[in-house]
Amino acid sequence: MEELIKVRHEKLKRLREEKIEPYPHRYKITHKAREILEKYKKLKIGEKVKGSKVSLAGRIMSKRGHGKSGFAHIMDGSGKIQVYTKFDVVGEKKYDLYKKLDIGDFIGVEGRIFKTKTGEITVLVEDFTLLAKSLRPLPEKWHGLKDVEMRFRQRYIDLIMNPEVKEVFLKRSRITSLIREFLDKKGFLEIETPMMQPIPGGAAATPFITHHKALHRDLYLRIAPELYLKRLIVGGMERVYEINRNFRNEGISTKHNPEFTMLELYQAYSDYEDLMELTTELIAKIAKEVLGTLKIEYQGEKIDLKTPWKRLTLKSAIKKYTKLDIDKVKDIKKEAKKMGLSLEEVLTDTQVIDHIFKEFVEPKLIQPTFIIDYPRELSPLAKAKKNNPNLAERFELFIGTLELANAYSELNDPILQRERLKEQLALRWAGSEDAHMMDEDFLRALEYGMPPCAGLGIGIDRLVMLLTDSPSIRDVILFPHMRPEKVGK
RNA sequence: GCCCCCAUAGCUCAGUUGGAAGAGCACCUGACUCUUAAUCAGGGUGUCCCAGGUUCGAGCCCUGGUGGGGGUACCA
Repeated sequence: MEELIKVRHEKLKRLREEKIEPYPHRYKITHKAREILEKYKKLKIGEKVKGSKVSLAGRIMSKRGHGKSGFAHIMDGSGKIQVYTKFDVVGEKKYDLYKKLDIGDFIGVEGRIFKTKTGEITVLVEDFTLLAKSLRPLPEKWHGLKDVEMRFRQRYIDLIMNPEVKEVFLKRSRITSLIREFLDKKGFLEIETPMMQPIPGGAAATPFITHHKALHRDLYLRIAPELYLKRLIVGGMERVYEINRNFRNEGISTKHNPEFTMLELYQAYSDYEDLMELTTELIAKIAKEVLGTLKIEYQGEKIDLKTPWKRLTLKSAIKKYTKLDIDKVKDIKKEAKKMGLSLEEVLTDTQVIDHIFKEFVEPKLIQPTFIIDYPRELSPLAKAKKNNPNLAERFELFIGTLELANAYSELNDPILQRERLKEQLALRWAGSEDAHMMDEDFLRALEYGMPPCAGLGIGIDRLVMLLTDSPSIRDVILFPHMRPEKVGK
Protein backbone atom coordinates (compact mmCIF):
# COMPACT_ATOMS: atom_id res chain seq x y z
CA MET A 1 0.00 0.00 0.00
CA GLU A 2 2.68 2.47 1.02
CA GLU A 3 4.54 1.55 -2.13
CA LEU A 4 1.51 2.25 -4.32
CA ILE A 5 0.84 5.59 -2.67
CA LYS A 6 4.49 6.57 -2.87
CA VAL A 7 4.50 6.00 -6.61
CA ARG A 8 1.50 8.29 -6.99
CA HIS A 9 3.04 11.00 -4.85
CA GLU A 10 6.11 10.87 -7.06
CA LYS A 11 3.94 11.26 -10.13
CA LEU A 12 2.28 14.25 -8.48
CA LYS A 13 5.67 15.78 -7.78
CA ARG A 14 6.77 15.29 -11.37
CA LEU A 15 3.58 16.94 -12.64
CA ARG A 16 4.29 19.99 -10.53
CA GLU A 17 7.88 20.08 -11.78
CA GLU A 18 6.52 20.12 -15.32
CA LYS A 19 4.19 23.00 -14.35
CA ILE A 20 1.08 20.89 -14.82
CA GLU A 21 -1.51 21.87 -12.21
CA PRO A 22 -2.84 18.63 -10.69
CA TYR A 23 -5.84 20.31 -9.07
CA PRO A 24 -7.20 23.03 -11.36
CA HIS A 25 -10.29 25.05 -10.51
CA ARG A 26 -12.81 24.29 -13.22
CA TYR A 27 -13.51 22.65 -16.52
CA LYS A 28 -16.20 23.49 -19.00
CA ILE A 29 -18.29 20.53 -20.08
CA THR A 30 -20.86 20.37 -22.85
CA HIS A 31 -22.05 16.79 -22.42
CA LYS A 32 -22.59 14.03 -19.94
CA ALA A 33 -21.43 10.54 -20.90
CA ARG A 34 -24.97 9.27 -21.06
CA GLU A 35 -26.11 12.10 -23.33
CA ILE A 36 -23.38 11.27 -25.81
CA LEU A 37 -24.19 7.56 -25.84
CA GLU A 38 -27.86 8.39 -26.31
CA LYS A 39 -27.36 11.03 -28.99
CA TYR A 40 -25.02 8.96 -31.16
CA LYS A 41 -26.35 5.46 -30.64
CA LYS A 42 -27.30 5.11 -34.27
CA LEU A 43 -23.76 5.60 -35.57
CA LYS A 44 -22.45 2.88 -37.82
CA ILE A 45 -19.31 0.94 -37.01
CA GLY A 46 -16.24 2.89 -37.99
CA GLU A 47 -18.30 6.01 -38.66
CA LYS A 48 -16.99 9.37 -37.51
CA VAL A 49 -19.18 12.38 -36.89
CA LYS A 50 -18.06 15.67 -38.29
CA GLY A 51 -18.69 18.63 -36.05
CA SER A 52 -19.46 16.39 -33.10
CA LYS A 53 -17.16 18.28 -30.80
CA VAL A 54 -17.90 17.50 -27.17
CA SER A 55 -16.28 18.12 -23.83
CA LEU A 56 -16.89 16.00 -20.79
CA ALA A 57 -15.21 15.18 -17.52
CA GLY A 58 -14.98 12.22 -15.19
CA ARG A 59 -12.88 9.67 -13.36
CA ILE A 60 -10.65 7.25 -15.25
CA MET A 61 -11.96 3.75 -14.46
CA SER A 62 -9.83 1.63 -16.78
CA LYS A 63 -6.93 2.01 -19.22
CA ARG A 64 -5.78 -0.11 -22.13
CA GLY A 65 -2.61 1.07 -23.82
CA HIS A 66 -1.31 0.14 -27.26
CA GLY A 67 2.00 1.88 -27.57
CA LYS A 68 1.11 5.03 -29.44
CA SER A 69 -2.62 4.98 -28.68
CA GLY A 70 -4.77 3.96 -25.83
CA PHE A 71 -8.34 3.39 -24.71
CA ALA A 72 -9.78 4.33 -21.36
CA HIS A 73 -13.19 4.48 -19.77
CA ILE A 74 -14.12 7.56 -17.84
CA MET A 75 -17.08 7.75 -15.50
CA ASP A 76 -19.13 10.82 -14.73
CA GLY A 77 -22.37 11.21 -12.80
CA SER A 78 -24.38 9.79 -15.68
CA GLY A 79 -22.29 6.73 -16.52
CA LYS A 80 -19.19 5.48 -18.29
CA ILE A 81 -17.91 6.26 -21.76
CA GLN A 82 -14.84 5.14 -23.67
CA VAL A 83 -12.24 7.64 -24.81
CA TYR A 84 -9.47 6.99 -27.35
CA THR A 85 -6.23 8.93 -27.21
CA LYS A 86 -3.77 8.84 -30.11
CA PHE A 87 -0.20 10.00 -30.27
CA ASP A 88 -0.62 11.65 -33.65
CA VAL A 89 -3.77 13.53 -32.59
CA VAL A 90 -2.76 14.95 -29.22
CA GLY A 91 0.96 15.20 -29.87
CA GLU A 92 3.99 13.80 -28.10
CA LYS A 93 3.89 15.88 -24.93
CA LYS A 94 0.22 15.28 -24.20
CA TYR A 95 0.55 11.62 -25.05
CA ASP A 96 3.34 11.21 -22.52
CA LEU A 97 1.09 12.82 -19.95
CA TYR A 98 -1.74 10.50 -20.93
CA LYS A 99 0.47 7.48 -20.33
CA LYS A 100 1.22 8.68 -16.82
CA LEU A 101 -2.42 9.07 -15.85
CA ASP A 102 -3.70 6.62 -13.26
CA ILE A 103 -6.97 4.84 -12.81
CA GLY A 104 -8.83 7.06 -10.37
CA ASP A 105 -7.63 10.38 -11.80
CA PHE A 106 -10.20 12.91 -12.95
CA ILE A 107 -9.74 14.30 -16.44
CA GLY A 108 -11.62 16.60 -18.76
CA VAL A 109 -11.72 15.56 -22.38
CA GLU A 110 -12.41 17.39 -25.62
CA GLY A 111 -12.94 15.43 -28.79
CA ARG A 112 -15.19 14.04 -31.50
CA ILE A 113 -17.43 11.04 -31.54
CA PHE A 114 -16.93 7.83 -33.50
CA LYS A 115 -17.86 4.20 -33.25
CA THR A 116 -15.09 1.63 -32.95
CA LYS A 117 -14.69 -1.56 -34.95
CA THR A 118 -16.18 -3.43 -32.06
CA GLY A 119 -19.18 -1.11 -32.00
CA GLU A 120 -18.59 1.10 -28.98
CA ILE A 121 -19.36 4.80 -29.15
CA THR A 122 -16.12 6.51 -28.24
CA VAL A 123 -14.68 9.98 -27.90
CA LEU A 124 -11.57 10.52 -30.05
CA VAL A 125 -9.57 12.76 -27.74
CA GLU A 126 -8.26 15.98 -29.29
CA ASP A 127 -7.21 17.45 -25.97
CA PHE A 128 -7.49 16.55 -22.32
CA THR A 129 -6.81 18.19 -18.96
CA LEU A 130 -5.94 16.60 -15.65
CA LEU A 131 -8.63 17.77 -13.21
CA ALA A 132 -7.65 15.94 -10.02
CA LYS A 133 -4.81 13.55 -9.30
CA SER A 134 -5.77 10.45 -7.32
CA LEU A 135 -3.24 9.26 -4.75
CA ARG A 136 -4.80 5.97 -3.69
CA PRO A 137 -5.51 2.87 -5.75
CA LEU A 138 -9.13 1.93 -6.36
CA PRO A 139 -10.33 -1.65 -5.82
CA GLU A 140 -10.09 -4.11 -8.65
CA LYS A 141 -12.28 -3.46 -11.68
CA TRP A 142 -13.82 -6.89 -12.03
CA HIS A 143 -14.83 -7.91 -8.51
CA GLY A 144 -15.19 -4.36 -7.22
CA LEU A 145 -15.46 -3.70 -3.52
CA LYS A 146 -17.20 -6.39 -1.48
CA ASP A 147 -15.87 -5.99 2.03
CA VAL A 148 -18.96 -4.84 3.89
CA GLU A 149 -17.10 -2.93 6.54
CA MET A 150 -15.17 -0.92 3.99
CA ARG A 151 -18.27 -0.38 1.86
CA PHE A 152 -19.98 1.32 4.82
CA ARG A 153 -16.99 3.12 6.30
CA GLN A 154 -15.74 4.36 2.95
CA ARG A 155 -19.04 4.67 1.15
CA TYR A 156 -17.40 6.89 -1.46
CA ILE A 157 -15.48 3.89 -2.81
CA ASP A 158 -18.63 1.80 -2.72
CA LEU A 159 -20.36 4.47 -4.82
CA ILE A 160 -17.48 4.61 -7.30
CA MET A 161 -17.19 0.84 -7.72
CA ASN A 162 -20.74 -0.45 -7.36
CA PRO A 163 -23.30 1.14 -9.68
CA GLU A 164 -26.17 -0.79 -8.08
CA VAL A 165 -25.37 0.87 -4.77
CA LYS A 166 -25.53 4.28 -6.37
CA GLU A 167 -28.83 3.28 -7.94
CA VAL A 168 -30.31 2.62 -4.48
CA PHE A 169 -29.46 6.12 -3.32
CA LEU A 170 -30.73 7.72 -6.50
CA LYS A 171 -34.01 5.94 -5.83
CA ARG A 172 -33.98 7.08 -2.24
CA SER A 173 -33.64 10.67 -3.34
CA ARG A 174 -36.40 10.21 -5.89
CA ILE A 175 -38.68 8.75 -3.22
CA THR A 176 -38.30 11.65 -0.81
CA SER A 177 -38.82 14.23 -3.51
CA LEU A 178 -41.96 12.39 -4.65
CA ILE A 179 -43.26 12.42 -1.09
CA ARG A 180 -42.71 16.16 -0.89
CA GLU A 181 -44.38 16.72 -4.24
CA PHE A 182 -47.35 14.58 -3.20
CA LEU A 183 -47.85 16.31 0.13
CA ASP A 184 -47.22 19.80 -1.17
CA LYS A 185 -49.95 19.25 -3.75
CA LYS A 186 -52.33 18.31 -0.97
CA GLY A 187 -51.68 21.58 0.79
CA PHE A 188 -49.25 20.30 3.40
CA LEU A 189 -46.61 22.61 4.77
CA GLU A 190 -43.11 21.22 5.25
CA ILE A 191 -41.72 22.42 8.55
CA GLU A 192 -38.84 21.70 10.91
CA THR A 193 -39.05 21.18 14.64
CA PRO A 194 -36.34 20.77 17.30
CA MET A 195 -33.86 17.93 17.15
CA MET A 196 -32.67 18.83 20.63
CA GLN A 197 -35.54 18.69 23.06
CA PRO A 198 -35.70 19.40 26.79
CA ILE A 199 -38.33 16.67 27.13
CA PRO A 200 -38.20 13.84 24.62
CA GLY A 201 -41.69 12.78 23.60
CA GLY A 202 -43.89 11.20 20.99
CA ALA A 203 -42.62 7.65 21.25
CA ALA A 204 -41.67 4.99 23.74
CA ALA A 205 -37.91 4.83 23.33
CA THR A 206 -34.68 5.60 25.16
CA PRO A 207 -33.20 8.92 24.01
CA PHE A 208 -29.62 10.04 23.50
CA ILE A 209 -28.58 12.73 25.93
CA THR A 210 -26.45 15.71 25.01
CA HIS A 211 -25.31 18.72 26.97
CA HIS A 212 -25.67 22.43 26.39
CA LYS A 213 -22.71 24.18 27.98
CA ALA A 214 -24.01 27.74 28.08
CA LEU A 215 -27.34 26.71 29.55
CA HIS A 216 -25.77 24.19 31.93
CA ARG A 217 -28.32 21.58 31.14
CA ASP A 218 -28.85 18.30 29.38
CA LEU A 219 -30.93 18.08 26.24
CA TYR A 220 -32.27 15.03 24.47
CA LEU A 221 -31.96 14.21 20.81
CA ARG A 222 -35.50 13.74 19.71
CA ILE A 223 -37.05 10.28 19.52
CA ALA A 224 -39.97 11.72 17.52
CA PRO A 225 -41.23 15.13 16.41
CA GLU A 226 -44.84 14.30 17.32
CA LEU A 227 -45.50 16.67 20.21
CA TYR A 228 -44.06 19.66 18.37
CA LEU A 229 -46.04 18.95 15.24
CA LYS A 230 -49.21 18.82 17.29
CA ARG A 231 -48.35 22.21 18.79
CA LEU A 232 -48.37 23.50 15.21
CA ILE A 233 -51.82 22.04 14.65
CA VAL A 234 -52.90 23.95 17.76
CA GLY A 235 -51.28 27.00 16.19
CA GLY A 236 -53.48 26.73 13.13
CA MET A 237 -51.14 25.06 10.66
CA GLU A 238 -53.70 22.55 9.56
CA ARG A 239 -51.54 20.29 7.45
CA VAL A 240 -47.88 19.91 8.35
CA TYR A 241 -45.15 17.38 7.72
CA GLU A 242 -41.52 16.89 8.54
CA ILE A 243 -39.04 14.52 6.92
CA ASN A 244 -36.09 14.27 9.20
CA ARG A 245 -34.01 12.22 11.57
CA ASN A 246 -35.09 10.60 14.81
CA PHE A 247 -32.57 9.23 17.28
CA ARG A 248 -33.19 6.24 19.49
CA ASN A 249 -30.69 4.87 21.92
CA GLU A 250 -31.48 1.25 21.31
CA GLY A 251 -30.34 -1.89 19.57
CA ILE A 252 -28.96 -1.95 16.05
CA SER A 253 -30.32 -4.51 13.61
CA THR A 254 -31.09 -4.98 9.94
CA LYS A 255 -34.22 -2.92 10.59
CA HIS A 256 -32.91 -0.42 13.16
CA ASN A 257 -30.28 2.29 12.92
CA PRO A 258 -29.75 4.63 15.91
CA GLU A 259 -30.62 7.56 13.68
CA PHE A 260 -33.26 7.01 11.07
CA THR A 261 -35.44 9.11 8.82
CA MET A 262 -39.10 9.51 9.46
CA LEU A 263 -41.88 11.23 7.63
CA GLU A 264 -44.33 12.49 10.17
CA LEU A 265 -47.46 14.36 9.13
CA TYR A 266 -50.56 15.76 10.81
CA GLN A 267 -53.83 16.57 9.16
CA ALA A 268 -56.52 18.54 10.98
CA TYR A 269 -60.21 17.59 10.87
CA SER A 270 -59.35 14.00 9.93
CA ASP A 271 -59.11 10.62 11.57
CA TYR A 272 -57.07 7.48 10.99
CA GLU A 273 -59.42 6.31 8.23
CA ASP A 274 -58.40 9.32 6.15
CA LEU A 275 -54.76 8.56 6.74
CA MET A 276 -55.15 4.95 5.65
CA GLU A 277 -56.36 6.32 2.35
CA LEU A 278 -53.57 8.85 2.16
CA THR A 279 -50.93 6.24 3.01
CA THR A 280 -52.21 3.86 0.38
CA GLU A 281 -52.33 6.54 -2.27
CA LEU A 282 -48.86 7.84 -1.39
CA ILE A 283 -47.03 4.51 -1.36
CA ALA A 284 -48.78 3.19 -4.46
CA LYS A 285 -47.94 6.39 -6.30
CA ILE A 286 -44.29 6.24 -5.31
CA ALA A 287 -43.97 2.59 -6.35
CA LYS A 288 -45.58 3.38 -9.67
CA GLU A 289 -43.29 6.34 -10.33
CA VAL A 290 -40.07 4.80 -9.08
CA LEU A 291 -40.50 1.19 -10.19
CA GLY A 292 -43.12 1.63 -12.88
CA THR A 293 -45.30 -1.10 -11.41
CA LEU A 294 -47.37 -2.09 -8.40
CA LYS A 295 -46.14 -5.66 -8.57
CA ILE A 296 -42.90 -5.65 -6.68
CA GLU A 297 -40.59 -8.23 -5.22
CA TYR A 298 -39.03 -8.02 -1.78
CA GLN A 299 -36.49 -10.61 -0.63
CA GLY A 300 -37.93 -13.26 -2.89
CA GLU A 301 -41.58 -12.56 -2.04
CA LYS A 302 -43.92 -11.27 -4.70
CA ILE A 303 -45.93 -8.34 -3.39
CA ASP A 304 -48.91 -6.72 -5.04
CA LEU A 305 -49.46 -3.11 -4.06
CA LYS A 306 -52.76 -2.95 -5.91
CA THR A 307 -55.30 -1.08 -3.80
CA PRO A 308 -57.32 -1.40 -1.65
CA TRP A 309 -55.10 -3.01 0.95
CA LYS A 310 -56.17 -5.58 3.47
CA ARG A 311 -57.28 -4.46 6.91
CA LEU A 312 -57.19 -6.67 9.99
CA THR A 313 -57.79 -5.79 13.57
CA LEU A 314 -54.95 -6.76 15.86
CA LYS A 315 -57.22 -9.30 17.49
CA SER A 316 -58.34 -10.93 14.24
CA ALA A 317 -54.78 -10.96 12.89
CA ILE A 318 -53.65 -12.93 15.94
CA LYS A 319 -56.58 -15.27 15.53
CA LYS A 320 -55.83 -15.75 11.85
CA TYR A 321 -52.17 -16.58 12.23
CA THR A 322 -52.04 -18.27 15.63
CA LYS A 323 -55.55 -19.67 16.07
CA LEU A 324 -55.56 -17.90 19.39
CA ASP A 325 -58.80 -16.13 20.31
CA ILE A 326 -57.64 -13.61 22.86
CA ASP A 327 -61.19 -12.89 23.97
CA LYS A 328 -61.72 -16.49 25.01
CA VAL A 329 -58.35 -17.08 26.61
CA LYS A 330 -58.31 -16.99 30.40
CA ASP A 331 -54.58 -16.73 31.02
CA ILE A 332 -52.85 -15.07 28.10
CA LYS A 333 -49.40 -15.39 29.66
CA LYS A 334 -49.86 -19.12 30.00
CA GLU A 335 -50.87 -19.36 26.34
CA ALA A 336 -47.88 -17.28 25.26
CA LYS A 337 -45.53 -19.54 27.18
CA LYS A 338 -47.18 -22.57 25.61
CA MET A 339 -46.40 -20.99 22.23
CA GLY A 340 -42.76 -20.78 23.19
CA LEU A 341 -42.40 -17.15 24.25
CA SER A 342 -40.24 -16.41 27.23
CA LEU A 343 -41.84 -13.58 29.16
CA GLU A 344 -40.84 -11.44 32.07
CA GLU A 345 -43.31 -11.53 34.95
CA VAL A 346 -43.85 -7.75 34.93
CA LEU A 347 -45.62 -7.78 31.57
CA THR A 348 -49.25 -6.79 31.41
CA ASP A 349 -51.68 -8.86 29.36
CA THR A 350 -51.64 -6.20 26.68
CA GLN A 351 -47.88 -6.32 26.41
CA VAL A 352 -48.08 -10.07 26.09
CA ILE A 353 -50.51 -9.67 23.21
CA ASP A 354 -48.08 -7.26 21.60
CA HIS A 355 -45.32 -9.86 21.92
CA ILE A 356 -47.46 -12.57 20.39
CA PHE A 357 -48.22 -10.27 17.49
CA LYS A 358 -44.59 -9.44 16.85
CA GLU A 359 -43.43 -12.99 17.13
CA PHE A 360 -46.12 -14.85 15.22
CA VAL A 361 -48.03 -12.37 13.06
CA GLU A 362 -45.51 -9.81 11.79
CA PRO A 363 -43.39 -12.34 9.87
CA LYS A 364 -46.54 -13.37 7.98
CA LEU A 365 -47.52 -9.89 6.82
CA ILE A 366 -46.09 -9.94 3.31
CA GLN A 367 -48.91 -8.39 1.31
CA PRO A 368 -49.80 -4.82 2.30
CA THR A 369 -51.85 -5.02 5.48
CA PHE A 370 -53.21 -2.41 7.83
CA ILE A 371 -53.35 -3.73 11.36
CA ILE A 372 -55.94 -1.63 13.16
CA ASP A 373 -57.46 -1.14 16.60
CA TYR A 374 -54.55 -1.40 18.97
CA PRO A 375 -55.01 -1.60 22.71
CA ARG A 376 -55.37 1.88 24.18
CA GLU A 377 -52.73 0.98 26.75
CA LEU A 378 -50.05 0.81 24.06
CA SER A 379 -51.10 4.13 22.53
CA PRO A 380 -51.16 6.91 25.12
CA LEU A 381 -51.31 9.70 22.53
CA ALA A 382 -54.14 8.20 20.47
CA LYS A 383 -57.85 8.76 20.61
CA ALA A 384 -60.00 5.85 21.74
CA LYS A 385 -62.59 4.23 19.50
CA LYS A 386 -66.08 5.66 19.92
CA ASN A 387 -67.62 2.33 20.88
CA ASN A 388 -64.71 0.86 22.80
CA PRO A 389 -62.61 2.92 25.20
CA ASN A 390 -60.05 0.12 25.51
CA LEU A 391 -59.06 0.31 21.84
CA ALA A 392 -57.28 3.15 20.11
CA GLU A 393 -58.03 4.44 16.63
CA ARG A 394 -54.64 3.40 15.42
CA PHE A 395 -53.14 1.53 12.49
CA GLU A 396 -49.81 0.17 11.53
CA LEU A 397 -48.96 -0.74 7.97
CA PHE A 398 -46.94 -3.83 7.14
CA ILE A 399 -45.53 -4.70 3.73
CA GLY A 400 -43.00 -7.47 3.18
CA THR A 401 -43.00 -8.00 6.98
CA LEU A 402 -41.60 -4.49 7.37
CA GLU A 403 -43.43 -2.16 9.69
CA LEU A 404 -43.66 0.88 7.47
CA ALA A 405 -46.18 3.20 9.04
CA ASN A 406 -47.87 4.01 12.30
CA ALA A 407 -50.80 6.38 12.62
CA TYR A 408 -53.68 7.34 14.81
CA SER A 409 -56.51 9.68 15.40
CA GLU A 410 -54.84 12.07 17.81
CA LEU A 411 -56.08 12.43 21.34
CA ASN A 412 -57.10 16.10 21.65
CA ASP A 413 -58.95 15.98 24.97
CA PRO A 414 -56.46 17.71 27.29
CA ILE A 415 -57.95 16.19 30.45
CA LEU A 416 -57.73 12.65 29.10
CA GLN A 417 -54.27 13.29 27.72
CA ARG A 418 -53.06 14.40 31.12
CA GLU A 419 -54.45 11.25 32.69
CA ARG A 420 -52.69 9.05 30.15
CA LEU A 421 -49.37 10.80 30.61
CA LYS A 422 -49.82 10.35 34.35
CA GLU A 423 -50.23 6.64 33.75
CA GLN A 424 -47.00 6.71 31.77
CA LEU A 425 -45.30 8.53 34.59
CA ALA A 426 -46.39 5.77 36.93
CA LEU A 427 -44.83 3.24 34.55
CA ARG A 428 -41.59 5.24 34.60
CA TRP A 429 -41.58 5.17 38.36
CA ALA A 430 -42.14 1.45 38.17
CA GLY A 431 -38.94 1.15 36.15
CA SER A 432 -40.07 1.42 32.55
CA GLU A 433 -37.37 3.74 31.22
CA ASP A 434 -38.94 4.30 27.86
CA ALA A 435 -42.40 5.26 29.08
CA HIS A 436 -43.52 8.72 28.02
CA MET A 437 -42.48 11.74 30.03
CA MET A 438 -44.80 14.45 31.27
CA ASP A 439 -44.69 17.49 28.98
CA GLU A 440 -46.57 20.37 30.60
CA ASP A 441 -46.23 22.72 27.67
CA PHE A 442 -47.68 20.13 25.33
CA LEU A 443 -50.64 19.73 27.67
CA ARG A 444 -51.01 23.49 27.92
CA ALA A 445 -51.14 23.65 24.12
CA LEU A 446 -53.89 21.04 24.07
CA GLU A 447 -55.80 23.05 26.66
CA TYR A 448 -55.95 25.96 24.23
CA GLY A 449 -57.72 23.52 21.92
CA MET A 450 -56.45 21.24 19.17
CA PRO A 451 -58.88 20.49 16.36
CA PRO A 452 -59.67 16.86 15.56
CA CYS A 453 -56.61 15.61 13.82
CA ALA A 454 -54.81 12.51 12.66
CA GLY A 455 -51.10 11.87 12.51
CA LEU A 456 -48.97 9.48 10.48
CA GLY A 457 -45.38 8.34 10.62
CA ILE A 458 -43.67 6.51 7.76
CA GLY A 459 -40.19 5.05 8.17
CA ILE A 460 -38.41 6.36 5.11
CA ASP A 461 -35.47 3.98 5.40
CA ARG A 462 -37.77 0.97 5.51
CA LEU A 463 -39.82 2.27 2.60
CA VAL A 464 -36.61 2.58 0.60
CA MET A 465 -35.62 -0.94 1.67
CA LEU A 466 -38.91 -2.24 0.33
CA LEU A 467 -38.68 -0.40 -2.98
CA THR A 468 -35.03 -1.28 -3.59
CA ASP A 469 -35.31 -4.88 -2.37
CA SER A 470 -32.63 -4.25 0.26
CA PRO A 471 -32.32 -6.78 3.10
CA SER A 472 -30.73 -4.36 5.58
CA ILE A 473 -31.37 -0.78 6.64
CA ARG A 474 -27.63 -0.21 6.23
CA ASP A 475 -28.02 -0.72 2.51
CA VAL A 476 -30.22 2.37 2.28
CA ILE A 477 -28.38 4.69 4.68
CA LEU A 478 -25.31 6.28 3.12
CA PHE A 479 -23.29 6.26 6.32
CA PRO A 480 -24.81 3.70 8.69
CA HIS A 481 -23.76 3.70 12.31
CA MET A 482 -20.37 2.10 12.97
CA ARG A 483 -17.92 2.02 15.82
CA PRO A 484 -15.25 4.67 15.31
CA GLU A 485 -12.34 3.58 13.19
CA LYS A 486 -8.69 4.38 13.78
CA VAL A 487 -7.52 6.01 10.58
CA GLY A 488 -3.79 6.37 10.08
CA LYS A 489 -2.14 8.65 7.59
C1' G B 1 -26.45 -8.00 26.72
C1' C B 2 -26.00 -13.26 24.96
C1' C B 3 -24.96 -16.98 20.86
C1' C B 4 -22.81 -18.22 16.02
C1' C B 5 -19.64 -16.86 11.86
C1' C B 6 -15.68 -13.90 9.51
C1' A B 7 -10.58 -11.15 9.41
C1' U B 8 -4.18 -13.51 4.55
C1' A B 9 -1.00 -8.35 -0.87
C1' G B 10 -4.27 -2.06 -2.83
C1' C B 11 -8.92 -5.26 -4.30
C1' U B 12 -11.24 -10.32 -4.94
C1' C B 13 -9.75 -14.73 -2.93
C1' A B 14 -6.72 -19.75 -2.24
C1' G B 15 -3.51 -21.69 1.55
C1' U B 16 -3.67 -29.55 2.57
C1' U B 17 -1.92 -33.04 8.50
C1' G B 18 1.46 -27.47 12.19
C1' G B 19 7.18 -27.53 8.12
C1' A B 20 7.81 -20.76 7.51
C1' A B 21 3.38 -16.81 1.73
C1' G B 22 0.12 -17.93 -3.27
C1' A B 23 -3.30 -16.68 -7.80
C1' G B 24 -6.09 -13.08 -10.74
C1' C B 25 -6.69 -7.99 -11.19
C1' A B 26 -4.18 -3.47 -9.69
C1' C B 27 0.94 -1.64 -9.48
C1' C B 28 6.32 -1.18 -11.53
C1' U B 29 9.82 -1.97 -16.17
C1' G B 30 9.64 -2.86 -21.45
C1' A B 31 6.90 -4.00 -26.42
C1' C B 32 2.48 -2.84 -29.17
C1' U B 33 -1.87 3.15 -33.21
C1' C B 34 -9.51 0.08 -32.96
C1' U B 35 -8.86 -2.29 -27.39
C1' U B 36 -12.65 -3.46 -23.91
C1' A B 37 -11.61 -8.53 -17.82
C1' A B 38 -6.67 -5.89 -24.37
C1' U B 39 -2.30 -8.85 -25.32
C1' C B 40 3.04 -10.26 -24.77
C1' A B 41 7.91 -10.45 -21.65
C1' G B 42 9.74 -9.55 -16.75
C1' G B 43 9.04 -7.94 -11.32
C1' G B 44 5.75 -10.03 -5.24
C1' U B 45 5.02 -5.03 -3.30
C1' G B 46 2.72 -8.88 3.15
C1' U B 47 2.26 -6.31 11.00
C1' C B 48 -1.34 -13.49 7.63
C1' C B 49 -6.44 -8.10 12.74
C1' C B 50 -3.87 -7.45 17.85
C1' A B 51 -1.65 -9.61 22.51
C1' G B 52 -0.30 -13.83 24.93
C1' G B 53 0.19 -19.33 25.07
C1' U B 54 1.32 -24.54 23.26
C1' U B 55 5.32 -26.39 19.98
C1' C B 56 11.84 -27.72 17.65
C1' G B 57 8.44 -24.98 14.40
C1' A B 58 1.95 -21.36 14.18
C1' G B 59 -1.59 -18.06 8.74
C1' C B 60 -3.34 -22.96 10.67
C1' C B 61 -4.03 -25.27 17.49
C1' C B 62 -5.44 -22.72 22.58
C1' U B 63 -6.80 -18.15 25.62
C1' G B 64 -8.03 -13.06 25.75
C1' G B 65 -9.05 -8.73 22.95
C1' U B 66 -10.37 -5.45 18.54
C1' G B 67 -13.35 -4.71 14.17
C1' G B 68 -17.26 -6.56 11.03
C1' G B 69 -21.61 -9.71 9.69
C1' G B 70 -25.88 -12.69 11.16
C1' G B 71 -29.22 -14.35 14.94
C1' U B 72 -31.51 -13.36 19.63
C1' A B 73 -32.99 -9.95 23.57
C1' C B 74 -34.38 -4.89 24.13
C1' C B 75 -36.79 -1.55 20.87
C1' A B 76 -41.79 0.97 16.46
